[in-house]
This record gives sequence, C-alpha cells and structure tokens, in this order.
Amino acid sequence: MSTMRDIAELSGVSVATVSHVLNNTRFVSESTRQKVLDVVDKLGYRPDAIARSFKTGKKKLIGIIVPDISNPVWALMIEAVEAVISDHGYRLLICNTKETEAHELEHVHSLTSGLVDGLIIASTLSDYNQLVSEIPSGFPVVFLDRKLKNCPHDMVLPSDMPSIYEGIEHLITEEGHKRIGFITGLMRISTSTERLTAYRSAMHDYGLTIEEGFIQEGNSMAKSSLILVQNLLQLKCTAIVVSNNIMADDVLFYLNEKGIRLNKDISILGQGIERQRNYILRQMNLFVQPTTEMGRAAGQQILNRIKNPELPIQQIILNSTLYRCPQT
Amino acid sequence: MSTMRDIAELSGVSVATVSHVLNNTRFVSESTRQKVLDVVDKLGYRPDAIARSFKTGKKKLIGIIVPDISNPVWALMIEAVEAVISDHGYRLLICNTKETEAHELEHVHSLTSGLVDGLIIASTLSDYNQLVSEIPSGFPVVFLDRKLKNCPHDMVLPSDMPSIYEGIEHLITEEGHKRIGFITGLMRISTSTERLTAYRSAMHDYGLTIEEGFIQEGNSMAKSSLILVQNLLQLKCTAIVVSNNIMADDVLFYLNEKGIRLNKDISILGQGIERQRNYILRQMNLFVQPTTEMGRAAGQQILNRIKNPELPIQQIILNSTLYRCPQT
DNA sequence: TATTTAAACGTTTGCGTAAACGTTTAAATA
DNA sequence: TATTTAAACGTTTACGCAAACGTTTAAATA
Repeated sequence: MSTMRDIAELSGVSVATVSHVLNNTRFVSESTRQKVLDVVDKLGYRPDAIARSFKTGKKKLIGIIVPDISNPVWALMIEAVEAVISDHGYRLLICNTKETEAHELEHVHSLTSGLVDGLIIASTLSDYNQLVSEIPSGFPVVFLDRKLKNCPHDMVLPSDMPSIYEGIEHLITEEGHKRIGFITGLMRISTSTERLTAYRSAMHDYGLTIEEGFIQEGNSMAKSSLILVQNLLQLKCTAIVVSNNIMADDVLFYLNEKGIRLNKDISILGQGIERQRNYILRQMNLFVQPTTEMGRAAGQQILNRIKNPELPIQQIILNSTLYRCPQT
Repeated sequence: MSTMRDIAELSGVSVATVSHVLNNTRFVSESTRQKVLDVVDKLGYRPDAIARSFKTGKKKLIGIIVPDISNPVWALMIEAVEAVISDHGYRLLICNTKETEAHELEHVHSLTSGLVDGLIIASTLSDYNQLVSEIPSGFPVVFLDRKLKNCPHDMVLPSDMPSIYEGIEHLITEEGHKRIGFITGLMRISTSTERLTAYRSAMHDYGLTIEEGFIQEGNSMAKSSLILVQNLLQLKCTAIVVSNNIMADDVLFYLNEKGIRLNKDISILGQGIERQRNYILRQMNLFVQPTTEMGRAAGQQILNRIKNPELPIQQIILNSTLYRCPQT
C-alpha cells in the first residue's frame, strides 16, 4: 500500500499539497492538482481510514448493540438506523448480545474505547448503574426500545400498552374469551413489564380474574415457550397473549403441530412485524412495533447528540399498532 | 479523555512501562504494576482503540456486505459470522446494499480503505471485473452465497439445485401438477440462475413443457411478485415455484387475500428459513439454505485468509434442504 | 576489586494524515 | 527601483500508542 508520502515524492510536491488536493482544503493550481491525481490513480492510492480517524478524532462510525440480529424486529430497526446515518456519511457497527448481560457489557466497553463516535443500545440490562462505569461521561448514547432505570441518556421507546390493551379488549368483547393467559418475555426488560401491565389492566377493567398460572414467565428466546403453552392449555385458557415475537412463532408452531385450530379452538394475540401480516394474519392477532420509525428516530437522535452534546435529553415514544385477525 | 502519557506522569513511570503493564508485553515489578493500575483506575483510562489500530495495523474488524439486513436469510448468516469471529476477538461491520450495485461499490471502496482486516461480500454484482479496481490486491475477501464470474477469491456457496429439483419432482409425481410456473429472482444473481436451471431441468426430465409465460422474472424485492402471480394464475398454473423468500411471502399473501386455498387450489414451493417451518409449513413447500453453516464457513474462512493470505483459494459448497408440506 | 550478568525500567521513533505555520515567487503598487 | 501583496506551495508538528533500542542499578561471578 502506498502512502501520501509516496504520492508526494512521485509527483514532485509536498505531502501537504497531496492532502489538500485530496480533501479540497486549500487552493491548488490545476496543473499541480492533475499531476497529483494522476499519480494517485497510477498507484491506486487510497487514504488510510484509520490514520485519518486517528488524526481527526472522527471515526464516522456508530455502534449499535442489539439482543438478537436474526430477530426481524431488531433487523428492521438496524436497517432504519443504517439508512438514516449512511445519508450523513456514517457506517454502522453492529453487535449482538444474545440477550446476555455479560456480552452487552463487553460490547459497550470495547465500542466506547474510541472505536465509534456514538452508540445505540437496545439493552438487556434493567438498571443503568450496571453500565455506568463502562460509558465515559459525555459519550453520545441513545437507548433503543428498552428503558433502563436511572438512565441519563436519550431514549427511543415503543408504547405497546394501547395496542395490547385494545387487542385483549377485542378478545374479550368481540370473541367472548374469559380465560386468557399471558406468556411474558424476560421480566428484567421494560417492554416485558409494560406488556404485562397492559394485560393486567385490560383483564381488570373487564372484570376477568387472572387465575393462578395464567401468567407464564418466558425468556423471549426460541423454543422456551412450548411448555408454557401447554400449561395454559391445561388451565383451559381459550386465548393466549404472547409478549414476544419469537415466542409467538413457537406458540403457533406448537398449536399447529397439535392440530389445535387457530381462531377456532383458540385465539392468539402476539407480537409481530409488518411483513408477517402476509401469512400470519389469519392465524393470530398481531401487535406491531413501529420498528422503522424507531430506528429512524434513534439514528437521527444519535446524530444530533454527536453534533451537539449539550442537547437536552430526550425521550421519544412511538405507538405500536394492532392488527386484528380477519374472520374467515 | 486521558492518554497513556497522563498515566505515566501521574504514576511516575514512563509511557513504555504503562504500555507494558496494560499489554503484558514486558516484565514489570509488582509494585510498579500496581501503581500504574491504580492511576489507570483513578482516571478511568481506556486505551484508544483507533490509535492502537493505527500503530499495529490490526483493526480486529471484519466487514460484511449484504443485500438486505432485514431479510432473515441474511440476518441469520450475519449472526453466524459474528458468532465465529467474535470468538477470535473480531467485530463485525455490516453494510447494506439494498440490492443496488452502486451502494455495493461504495461500501467495498470504503471498507477496503484500511477500515477492516477482511471483507465478506454477498454481492449483487455478476462479474468480479466490476469490482476489481475497488479491491487492493491481496486484500482478504470471501464471497458469500453468490458466485461472481472471474472471481479470484474464496467463496461459500449454497447448492440449491438438488432440493429444488426434489421439490418440483414432489409437485409432479406426488401431487400430480403439470402446469408449474416459476418466479425468478434478480437474474444477474447466480442463485437465481441456478434455481431456474433446477426448474428447467426437472420440468424437462418429467416431460413437462415450459409454456410461454411460465417463467416470470422478478427482482427479489418486496411486492414485486404480486403481478407475476396473477400472470401465472391466468396461465392456469396449479403450482408455482418462487425463487426467493421475500417474494414467496408476498405470493402467500396474495393467494390468501384472494381466498385461493393453499395446497388445494394451488401448491407453492418457495425459499424459506428454518424458523418459518413453525407457521408456514402447512402453506407451502420450503427449500431452506443452510444459512448458519454458510455464515460459519464464511467467518472461518475469512479468519483463515487473514491469518494466512497464501492459502489456496477455496470454494465451499453447502446443500439446501427441502421441507415438504405435511398433508392435512 | 574488576567484570559480567540480569532485572527493571526509560528514551525515542514511527505508523499516515491534517493542518498550523512558514517560505518562495512574481505581479502589483509606490 | 523599493516595497507590498497575493498566489502557490513547502516544512513541520502532533495525534496515542507499541516496541525497538538504550540505560541504570545491584547482585553474581571471576
């Protein structure tokens, strides 16, 4: 690989002139400019991105930490973040925590060690104090999807309660269900508790009792919910609310396998994504987070925060949507 | 942010000693080591990752360029790559081309400018010559999923032909279909042509004619296939092969919307992912790429190539799997 | 005592670039 | 002709770190 010095020597100018030609930071006569560009072309010279970052302190890189890249919910948010920041010349460094606290701490540590200009975190932690020592003060951070206690940073959050409440209302008033079970996500996560609250509140408002065992605690990960559905079926639940999209997939699988007819023998309300409406909408009611909008907001906010660190802290809240099963 | 020099001054030693304490690269007496670590702790010092990379030339960063992060096929491959390389201390820089040649060229250009140690590309191009000027000679690159013409790099590829052939065989011999249509992906992509070849070959082997219009050219992106299904229905096709998973989703959506009964009025063979077996398997036959294995192989191969650039070029081929619709 | 040896640490350089600061040349003015 | 001015470019430094190279001290050997 050639360096700026090589270009300078071969074209008979100084490194300063080469730098200024490449960055348009000073006037250079047309003839000199061409001489330099010719040599650049001939040697196939490319400025070293690391050296440049080292000198300028800008990396043009934003980190994002998510619990599960292969879950479309996160993939969609990532995609939206990328779309926003790439318009401003930034790239995205994506890290996967596998919903594991230790992984998250490692990732935060290494990304905040000067690797990225800013960080978006969909945290698997519940309290910011677990994280505080890893984040240098003043480092631009935006939290995404999940609220932490004691967190002095920007947040972009969904409001799932209204759509879930509405969904349960639908199960009760229009489909006549009375025994409705609930499969939770990881209970340390704010969205899990919020969704459970929506369930409790809807059940209460319609005078339905939440019997022992109606609330089954899941962990948001694949295959964890199979036993939980069984438990709820044993309790003669005729409807089940599933707090998380991966577990909702599993629940559908299980019911299909057992020959239990969706929307006849049982009704489901679960988290989903827009694209799933294509094939899943006749099987269950969906509540869908505004993933793209959330990703966009987070991307925009981290850019704002990087540009102006003194900005007052913001909390951006975006509503989920309910899609009811069309009756066949 | 404090630097090594600050630590050195405050703890009364030289920068060399600080460096050696932090990296364990030279013996330092226990008392000195503790003095240094205490100051490091007190100042909350973190070595600057960029400066370190600048000095050592290692970035511990691998780039991956994919057509669509939010498509689970790619998300799964990405996840597998990340799992492999993170075991070796590498991180993953993910770029999205949106199946656009210009975006791909930009990403390749900027990633090969010293930002990453190696690059995995699921290319949207068809010929390596379009790319060759962007890739410095000797730069570690592994191509994933899609084969380019004239490409002198490692490749990790799926073999979809057997499973698709088998799927069409199933449609013909066990379900009795004779009028089978095909919706292609982007025809510049190697997987698209390979899948089409499987279709042609199965149709030919069973003496079925591919009538005018039976092959509808799609573009692999959402919503592009709606009109194509209509065309095939007009031609009285009773089975349709869909080359790409996103378009397969759309096809199911369309058929469901129109009240056309899957597996009764019409049969579908489409690309899918493992997780879809949960809810989609009763609606269509799936061929599923070994995404996780492919991602792992690509991750492993880029690590090998970085460590030993002289390795002979490899082509790793992994077979897709067919999942037939269970008859209801 | 003179010399060697090893332990422990310090001094310095250079990675490639951006840009502050400085220099040369010739044209423009006095 | 002497001085100023502006255009065009050169010289140098600093970014933070890793490590080659060098130094000091005291103990071990001759």
